[in-house]
Amino acid sequence: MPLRLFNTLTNEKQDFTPVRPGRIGVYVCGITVYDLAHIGHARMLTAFDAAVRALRWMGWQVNFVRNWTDVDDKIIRRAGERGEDPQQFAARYIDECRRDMQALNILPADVEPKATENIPEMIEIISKLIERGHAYASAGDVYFSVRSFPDYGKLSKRNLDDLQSGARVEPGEQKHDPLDFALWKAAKPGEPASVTWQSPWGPGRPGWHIECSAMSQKYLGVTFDVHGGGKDLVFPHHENEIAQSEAASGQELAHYWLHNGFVTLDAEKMSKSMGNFKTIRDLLAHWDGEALRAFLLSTHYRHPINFTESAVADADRRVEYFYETLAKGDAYLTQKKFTAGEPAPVDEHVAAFRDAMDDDFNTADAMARVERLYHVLNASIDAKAPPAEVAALLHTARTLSHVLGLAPRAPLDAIRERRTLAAARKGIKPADVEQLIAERIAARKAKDFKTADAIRMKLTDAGVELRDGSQGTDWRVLL
RNA sequence: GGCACCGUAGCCAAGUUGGUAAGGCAAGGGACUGCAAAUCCCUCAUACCCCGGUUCGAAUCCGGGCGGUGCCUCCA
Repeated sequence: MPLRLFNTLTNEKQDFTPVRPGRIGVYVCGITVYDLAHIGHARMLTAFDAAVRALRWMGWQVNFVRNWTDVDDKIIRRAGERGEDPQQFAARYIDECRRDMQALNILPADVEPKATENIPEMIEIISKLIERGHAYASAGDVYFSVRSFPDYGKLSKRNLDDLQSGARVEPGEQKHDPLDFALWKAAKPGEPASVTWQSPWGPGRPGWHIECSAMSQKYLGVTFDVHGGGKDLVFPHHENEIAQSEAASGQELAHYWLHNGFVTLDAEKMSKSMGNFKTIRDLLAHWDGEALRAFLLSTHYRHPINFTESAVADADRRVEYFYETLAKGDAYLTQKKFTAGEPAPVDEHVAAFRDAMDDDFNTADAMARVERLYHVLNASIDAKAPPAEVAALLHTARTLSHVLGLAPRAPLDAIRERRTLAAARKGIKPADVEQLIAERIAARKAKDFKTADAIRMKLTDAGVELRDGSQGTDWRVLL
């Protein structure tokens, strides 16, 4: 089955045809760094991280660009409120965001350009737009002339007359037409020198949209394959990007436009004005990063996903199940002294997984198929299947999990770390648990099952679950 | 008002270039266990918001409703 992508431009799923055979250029609009990243950012990052991992695994040579927007009105204002330099302020939040990304197992992009490092490229495009009659300078600002670009609205399916009524002119703007948008903003009195650049139109800084046009062209070429971002960027950001880039070059900007849906809370979009947004950092205080990742992948990227405690708890159980099964498989092979090299993956499961990912990166379906593989693996171990067979299933399970960015850790380490963190969150002291387990083992040896069961009950009430096995008694923290 | 998206079992969620409803959680039964847990096996939607239409055949296409969400202003 060929790779198929749902394209916002055409509003349908299409077979993917690359600009250059075997290669895919992907540009994703990254984060404007003026605060800690929230779960909505996490979804965008996770969705495209999974997509890129899948493309590479399928054999495509991917060039993945994800930018940082580090100059913007909000950055300047927030930094000003704290008496901090905007550039340093932005840099700090990039670092914070990278910490969150690590917890979610998001790989770095091949190129992570910053807007502030690509100002000359932006000036070049703006100059070209002025030359071609698509833009005009006005009192130190430069605006894109929307009505000069006949295709305007093709991505967001809007026509200019509908937009006209909603368009606004901010105080101080010098637009010829309310629909026009800023390519370059003149420096205002009191703005720090670190966010002011010289230009043919005087000192100032870029408008929001032009950065992506400049950076995508610089790293991926005039026309590239896939452009992604959150659904809320369709209009006006991506519409404006298309207008600028295509008016300047006369070529199509990107062939496929992919947009991820929102994360909702109580079935409503998170927004700062409603005070119902959750930062990744907040959530990591309560949940394992991998559980959050699994939760975010459990719904197709294009659909809305509703954040609930029970949904994340479900995802956490899946992660636990993956690691438990991998650990069980490893133990089985060790016990059987199986030492052959890396086995071939099991085609049937690989094909099922690939079909799901080929279908517009259907991670929800892909996860279901991986989970089925884990069931088969578990069952084969329980049935004491030949080690070579178990090894092949185990290897396949690992490989496919890794494509989703799940189960990257050594299973026993992960299980221990997850338990330690879960215990800390619940205020459970491992030493106390171990002490009670020792007492219970003594009681069981003495056949004093009444005492043993009382200890089990006590621990259950404290949120600890016991597992008696041939190797002794292990424990887990209940969710 | 304009433009999009969504509505599948108690809950979450695949399936929408038509062909007879994945998976998970929960629930019930069983194996295993001193009892449990974990794991495995089995059961669990004559049915896909409603009403029409096209078709041999529709959750999937078309028309009309109803309900929900988003964008149209900075936003992943």
